[in-house]
Amino acid sequence: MRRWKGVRRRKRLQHIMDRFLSSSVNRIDAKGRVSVPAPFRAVVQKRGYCELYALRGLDTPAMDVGGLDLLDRYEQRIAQEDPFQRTADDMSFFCHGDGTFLKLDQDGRIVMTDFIREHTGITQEAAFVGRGQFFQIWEPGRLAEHGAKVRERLLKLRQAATGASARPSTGGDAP
Amino acid sequence: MRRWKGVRRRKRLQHIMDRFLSSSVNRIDAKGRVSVPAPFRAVVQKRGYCELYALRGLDTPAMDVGGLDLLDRYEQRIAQEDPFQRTADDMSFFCHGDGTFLKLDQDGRIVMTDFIREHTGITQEAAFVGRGQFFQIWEPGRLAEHGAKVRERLLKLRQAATGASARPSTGGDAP
DNA sequence: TTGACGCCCATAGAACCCCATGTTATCCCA
DNA sequence: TGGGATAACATGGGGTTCTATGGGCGTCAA
Repeated sequence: MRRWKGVRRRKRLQHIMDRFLSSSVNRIDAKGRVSVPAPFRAVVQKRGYCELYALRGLDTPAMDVGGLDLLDRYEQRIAQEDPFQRTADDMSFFCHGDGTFLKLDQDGRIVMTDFIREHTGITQEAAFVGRGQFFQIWEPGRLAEHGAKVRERLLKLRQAATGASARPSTGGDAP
Repeated sequence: MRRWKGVRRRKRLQHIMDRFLSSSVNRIDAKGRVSVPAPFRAVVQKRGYCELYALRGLDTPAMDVGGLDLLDRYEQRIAQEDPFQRTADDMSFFCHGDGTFLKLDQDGRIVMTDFIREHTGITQEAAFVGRGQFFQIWEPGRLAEHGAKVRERLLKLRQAATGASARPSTGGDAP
């Protein structure tokens, strides 16, 4: 891929291009580079991000990636705290110390630095997961693991709700 | 690195270079020198700091490094303490008496003095941690330890806030 | 002297730019 | 409607620049 071609096509698809959706796994090459999925790049471009801000997940071995507004939001949040209390310090330590900028090269790739690998466990492949306003980068195996847990939690939640409202079936098969 | 090359490149990236962000570990050589990470040097240059001021962290085994505005920040912090208590005086002594200037050599390195080593426990490697308006220097092991504690506190904070309403989001899952 | 510190140089590896290729998805026209 | 032309994509690699890091040599002061 070269130099953001395909704008014409994307124009037509804009209505579905303003959120990060779906997921895919890409290979990391010998130089440590990996392509950001084209649909994600389209969102990035549409939102006008020239740089990406990536943050180590607080309780997951994943990177949360978004635009600079993501960082702005954190900083605004910190500004609400008493700057000399520990909480403000903790928050800054987290969003500044555990955050980094990702630069997209001309081919739409980013480099998997040690900073990212250490936290995610990524080695050869990277899974990109759309999360609406942002997206995540996972080590594929850990993503699967995490996905299973999430499903389980949701299932339990639904079962609890179903039982409470005495409704036998919202339908296991029904979408 | 020699003589602040790469200015041309940095020009293009300036818009994202106004904060100290991310973290990395560098080796200390036989002469006690260690490279300040290039992105940090770019910020230093952009902010026009001709000299760096390093203070011992008040409650961490780390050095806080920044421009003179960092000193203002410390003084505000101290001003919050009751001047009749020992604390304020101790703090003042601590940061004024124990602060030091760091000189960047032509290659962008600083010297890890005993002054720094004593407070941080640094021996062979130094971890640089961006904190937005300033950055910190840690002994890598202690940094990891401290990072774990911070994450734990933030996680608790988030869990406390979750369910209440739209959360301020210190969280990994919902920026 | 000796050791701390300034200045300079050298180099391996990382990061970045540009181009190439195989594969798949899409489009257009017969 | 089928099949070839076309576009887009993920991936690979070459070459250049930048960075971290090691070391040499003078100066200045204890």
